[in-house]
Amino acid sequence: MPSITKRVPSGRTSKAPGKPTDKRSAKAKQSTPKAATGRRVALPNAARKRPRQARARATVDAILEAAARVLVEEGYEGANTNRIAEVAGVSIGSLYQYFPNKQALVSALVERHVRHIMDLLGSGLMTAASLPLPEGIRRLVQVMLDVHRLEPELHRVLAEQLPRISTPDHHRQTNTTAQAMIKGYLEQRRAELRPGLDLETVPFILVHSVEAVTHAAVIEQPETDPERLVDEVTAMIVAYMLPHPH
Amino acid sequence: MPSITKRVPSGRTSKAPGKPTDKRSAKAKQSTPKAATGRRVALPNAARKRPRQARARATVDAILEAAARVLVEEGYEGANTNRIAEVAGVSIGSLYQYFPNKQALVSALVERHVRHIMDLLGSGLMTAASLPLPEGIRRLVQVMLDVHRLEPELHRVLAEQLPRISTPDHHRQTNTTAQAMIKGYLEQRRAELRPGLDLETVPFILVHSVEAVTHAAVIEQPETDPERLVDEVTAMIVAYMLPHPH
DNA sequence: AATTAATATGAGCAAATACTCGATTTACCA
DNA sequence: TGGTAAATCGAGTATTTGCTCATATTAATT
Repeated sequence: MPSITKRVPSGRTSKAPGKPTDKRSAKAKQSTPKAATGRRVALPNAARKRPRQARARATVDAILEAAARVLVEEGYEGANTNRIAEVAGVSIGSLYQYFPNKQALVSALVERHVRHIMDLLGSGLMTAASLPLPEGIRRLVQVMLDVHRLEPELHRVLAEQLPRISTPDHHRQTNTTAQAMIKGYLEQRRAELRPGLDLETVPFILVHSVEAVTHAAVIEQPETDPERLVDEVTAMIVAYMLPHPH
Repeated sequence: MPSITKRVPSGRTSKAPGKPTDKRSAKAKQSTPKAATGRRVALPNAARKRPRQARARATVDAILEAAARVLVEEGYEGANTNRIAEVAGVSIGSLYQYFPNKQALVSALVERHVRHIMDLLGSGLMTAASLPLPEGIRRLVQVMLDVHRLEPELHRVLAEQLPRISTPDHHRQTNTTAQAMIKGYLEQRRAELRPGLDLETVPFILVHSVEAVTHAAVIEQPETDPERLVDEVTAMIVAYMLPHPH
């Protein structure tokens, strides 16, 4: 059978105008058992076609925007592509013009979100670099809290689905990058740290601890006093990393 | 008996504990447009019928066992009731004899798992109670790690889905219970703690930090040295909570 | 043995949903 | 102005999947 399922010639969106590689005999409803339509999956991620005109770019934006809204309002399972297209005010066909499948759409959303977070974290580290260590750490904790408070609902849904969507590799790498950034920061301040602190393990602990606490604070207990929480978490980290005044 | 079913508009489950309000004349394939079958949802959780004979109990066990396996192997979305029944070696009809719907099945699994965790945590606290504080804390961290290493894959899948399955209330309550246990433990040891420590915020931070770190350690970095991790996390908590030797 | 209750079966249905494709509209440019 | 490429449209389709129900089988009870 002509496996049209994963065409998208190597993702290359070259114009190749009159080159419809797939001929696909008209209809042939029964002949191709699992070919024609239904549930399948093309290349994940890679956009099928890149928008070249302004209005196309607007369409893509509208789709992403709508996807975020629907995802937040209906959850991942309740979010179907037809609905997303409807909310975006475009036809389902347009959606599939730019995203080869549902996963790719969500992936794009995740990438955008992660990029945003990493940017914040990066600039937070810049600020922290010029501060005394305790203040610097406080700044970083604050940044993490801000990250979560930015779009808490979207963050929650994406965070839940992230392990499933992105490849484990990609997920791990994002995490590793964050840890590497923290590690770099700590190495610069090594002189101020408690001697013997394990700079391999510490970033791992910090990233996950702070992420979890801020996440939970935003999701579960929005009424918690943010200042107090930041103070406490900072205190914990400082007590752990700085030399004990002994 | 009249089927205790209730159609649900979209994927979202209404928690309304509806009564068997619908009469539903038998069959009438066409007359009841959206009545007969398809996607619907009955009362969540509550088992439809309780097994009275030994073989029925065996069936229920087999179903739960199979559900866990399939959930781990295929993920939540890939796990469908027909497959679970097949793996369990029972018919789909039998499955629905004891679980009114898919959610109820997963809920049962979650409940079992949570009970298991709380038991471990409880007995861990018992042990910790008779130890000096630093050792006690180390013990608790170790217990959390053990919890995750028990059935890491199942834990991951359930943890991902938990916010969606159980009601937010139930989820929060489980968490609150854990925090209350920790709080009780700390209050007993108040004399040994740093004065001025906020016993409202600390359990929140501890539970989420330790949970996240141990979770990540098991899921993302199975090769990490567990001893070292437990040591570090313990050190962090101790440095935070005990009085600084100043 | 006969009757009843509990348990098990599985073919089949209705709804949901990801995705296609031929046709139409809009922008671009020589 | 006309030609062509880009963008849009949306009805239709193949699958999947949660779940029912009439019927069959096994165990408890009389």
